[in-house]
Amino acid sequence: MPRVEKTKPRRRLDSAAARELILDATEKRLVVAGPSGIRLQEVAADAGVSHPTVLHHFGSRELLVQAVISRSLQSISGAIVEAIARSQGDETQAEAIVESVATTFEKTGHARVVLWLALEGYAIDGSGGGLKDVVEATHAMRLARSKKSARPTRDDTARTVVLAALALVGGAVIGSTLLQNAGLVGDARSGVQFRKWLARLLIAHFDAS
Amino acid sequence: MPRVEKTKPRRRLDSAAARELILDATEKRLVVAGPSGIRLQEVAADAGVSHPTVLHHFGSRELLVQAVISRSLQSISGAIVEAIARSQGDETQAEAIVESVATTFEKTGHARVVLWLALEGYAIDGSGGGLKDVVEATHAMRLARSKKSARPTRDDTARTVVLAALALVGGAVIGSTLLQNAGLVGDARSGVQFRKWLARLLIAHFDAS
DNA sequence: CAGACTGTTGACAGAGTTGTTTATAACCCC
DNA sequence: GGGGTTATAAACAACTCTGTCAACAGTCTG
Repeated sequence: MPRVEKTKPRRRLDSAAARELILDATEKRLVVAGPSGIRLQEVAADAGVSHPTVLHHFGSRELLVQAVISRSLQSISGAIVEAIARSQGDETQAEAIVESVATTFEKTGHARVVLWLALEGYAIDGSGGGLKDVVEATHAMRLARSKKSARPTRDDTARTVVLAALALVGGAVIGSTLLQNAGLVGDARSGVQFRKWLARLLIAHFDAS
Repeated sequence: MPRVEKTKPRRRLDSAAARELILDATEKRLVVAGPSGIRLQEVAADAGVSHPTVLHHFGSRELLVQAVISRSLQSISGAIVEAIARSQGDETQAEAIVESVATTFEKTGHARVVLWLALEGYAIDGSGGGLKDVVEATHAMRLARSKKSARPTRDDTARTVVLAALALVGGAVIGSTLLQNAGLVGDARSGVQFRKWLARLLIAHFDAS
């Protein structure tokens, strides 16, 4: 019986498509395990390639990590800016904005990414104005709505935005734990209620100034 | 020339002392690198022992991690409860409480630990009531101070405590990054100002109900 | 079709990590 | 002091991970 030489079929992608496949798989891993939890073999298996292929396209593990972090941060920036833009000028939609950002965080796991990067010491460059744009938009909205006598400072608005960001980013990671720990239920609905409450608190702060 | 047998001096600690030395070294590593970043050899070197000694006392790497996590969580719980107790009954000391907890987080790195545990999927049992005690104390304080007409719910107090916790825990890790990103300076003083502002916001919320 | 270019992969090397084995040294009790 | 107990560590084993190398296989151009 003559030996049948197995011809192993190989798919061949162009560089850009292969890189994207690999980056997608890497980002999945980044969300659940953080930068230090990224393994070349695991990423490669998930992307359907061998691990030397990953190294061929990205040079080294560290360069791959840098690439996926860079892409994720851009994605985060974009999502937030979009959420703000969708309800531009309507201050009463604070609840909607907060919920929208929270939902995006939930779906993409990007809040986890932000915290993981911070914990592991990676620089977080929002690739653009970052929160500054959010602060500007919020402050303009606020000035338009406030009474003449009141004179909210930009710093006050900035701190409010930072507080909202902390609540949303932190909430995405330890929100349910904290709510449960504080005697509230801690399920998904409880999170929604908390965010509604938060939005009203922020608006009340704006109105009280 | 007769061979001089080197007698290597060995210090010998009792089990409890050795465990504590090792746990201290492990906690240092836990704060900066998270549970998955703990390395037996590194911990052993820092504690001044060999890595089999660590295994002798704790059985396995995972049991060591469990032990240090358990100890850290107890310590966190204790620190917060203590900060609350120190200013019991005086609502106007909200600034002091917030700053005290923030300072403790800064010194011990325990806020980092909490987030890291959450990210890596470890259960966070406050070893006791957790935030529930804080909520109870805060709510009692609040009821005593509020007008009769106002009827703040316990849930509202709980959410306020959760918000403060999110701001403090998150702030310890990404606070300066966010402040800087929002157009504020982002140095240590800016953090203090933010927490003062936060304390006033929380009090204002209580007074407005 | 010939040949260059490049994406792809199996096999291997080297470093690092956890855990085991075995011998030694300190301490305690009789 | 003798003997048992236990803390300690050197040496080793097994495994995992990153990175290299050489060979293979699509794709495109002449």
